[in-house]
Amino acid sequence: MSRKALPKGGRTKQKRLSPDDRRKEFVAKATEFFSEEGFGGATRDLARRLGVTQPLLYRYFPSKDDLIKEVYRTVYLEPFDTAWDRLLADRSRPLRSRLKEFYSAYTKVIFTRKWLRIYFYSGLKGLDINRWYVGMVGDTILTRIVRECWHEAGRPARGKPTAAELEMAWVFHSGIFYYGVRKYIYESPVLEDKEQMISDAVDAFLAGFQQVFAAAATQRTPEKLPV
Amino acid sequence: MSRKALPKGGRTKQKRLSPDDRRKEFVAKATEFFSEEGFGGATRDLARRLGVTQPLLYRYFPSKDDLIKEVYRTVYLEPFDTAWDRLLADRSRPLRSRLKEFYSAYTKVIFTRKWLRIYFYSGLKGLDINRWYVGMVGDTILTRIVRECWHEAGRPARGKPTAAELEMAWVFHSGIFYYGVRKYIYESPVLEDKEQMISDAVDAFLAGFQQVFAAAATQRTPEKLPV
DNA sequence: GCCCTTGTTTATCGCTTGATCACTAGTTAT
DNA sequence: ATAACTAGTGATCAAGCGATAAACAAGGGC
Repeated sequence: MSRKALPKGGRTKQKRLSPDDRRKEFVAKATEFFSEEGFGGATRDLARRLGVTQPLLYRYFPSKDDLIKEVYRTVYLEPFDTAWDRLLADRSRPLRSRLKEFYSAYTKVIFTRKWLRIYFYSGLKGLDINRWYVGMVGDTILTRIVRECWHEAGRPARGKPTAAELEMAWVFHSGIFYYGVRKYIYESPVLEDKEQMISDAVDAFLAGFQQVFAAAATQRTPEKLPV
Repeated sequence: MSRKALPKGGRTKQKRLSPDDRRKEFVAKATEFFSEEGFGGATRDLARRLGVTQPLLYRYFPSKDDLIKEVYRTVYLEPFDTAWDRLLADRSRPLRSRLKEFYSAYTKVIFTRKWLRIYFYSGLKGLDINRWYVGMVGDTILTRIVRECWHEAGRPARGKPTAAELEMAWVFHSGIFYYGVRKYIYESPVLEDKEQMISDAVDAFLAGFQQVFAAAATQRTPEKLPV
């Protein structure tokens, strides 16, 4: 695919973008479109939104499904930031502070109507990419968080978190995640101050995690805590 | 292909139900159907699943949308149990125990593939019924939980929970809720023992809530806790 | 100027959809 | 039996869908 060099002159007219950029433009608009209409949205409507005719889409994408696949790619892969794991693992700072900063950044990326809706549409479609995403969150972010909790509690780093520990991190993570769902999908009133929500959730999680796992020390029998 | 009438003798077949029952049967199967296919599912496919022809649906429901509305009704209204609020408010038992029992019962109802999928399909469609449901959870269940937390902490019952308190209950509630989403929508591996997940989540919530609100006593400035 | 390549539209095909109507089969009442 | 009523079907319509092919428009290099 030879990308043609852009014309030298200051072309302010947006006509005739490079094929690659035009394609990207299509995918970007398609993401917006499908996030509103669902993947059942008609290609004709999408084309109208793009200001072109419907058959043109088929010059850039072999089929509607291929277009949708590219939409997934840009939604799921693009925003993912590898710096996040470094942030969470940076033991020169207190874990509480790391967690707050991480969730502040993470939610800045995924708390958009577009992202969340695409996420659920693909989830309901039963796509592998969704399971992949969930697995990835568990294996990287949450595993890291549990590990840092161990370290904070002065316990030696074992291999992998137990299922119960990971589940607790999931409950915490999901609680924050669902704030975005309530706000951007249900458009239901939420605490306006997102940062405070995160701050409170992190504080509660750290206290709760310690209560449930650290306090009960090395071994823990279910229902051991005071009823 | 006309189906020949079966011989009358030994008719165990359930043909000719009462019109009302037949209608209910249709709605029940339609709920299953739409929960899998989404509301874009074709009426012909639904009819095939019912073992009847497609035009027959229109004898029972004026339009597809009307059928869908009835599906909502049975999904959202039927399972709701008013005894839940009494359970949460029963101060003869420790709050910890009440919460665990409530979430055990609540999740027993909504943690099904059918319920959760219909819930999200309607949520993405932007239906009022979904906002109503979210509002109802906040106004009854979560408000009640916060109030009981006050009482448990020995604080006088004020009027309505603050937005921050309610938000914290939401994060807790959503964390549990999302366990079901991960399990039944994403079909991703979760902690097998649901009761332990609930137990841990409740323990963590109670510890966390106290930490964030009770410990900080009457007034609380954001970011006051040790960073 | 010309041609060749690429971007875009017009027209259309084949199929599926929700919905309607005229008709048949099955049950009940007389 | 037979009339009357209702449950259910077959055929079909108009609209909308994804996709294709052929015609048309617009550069860019020579």
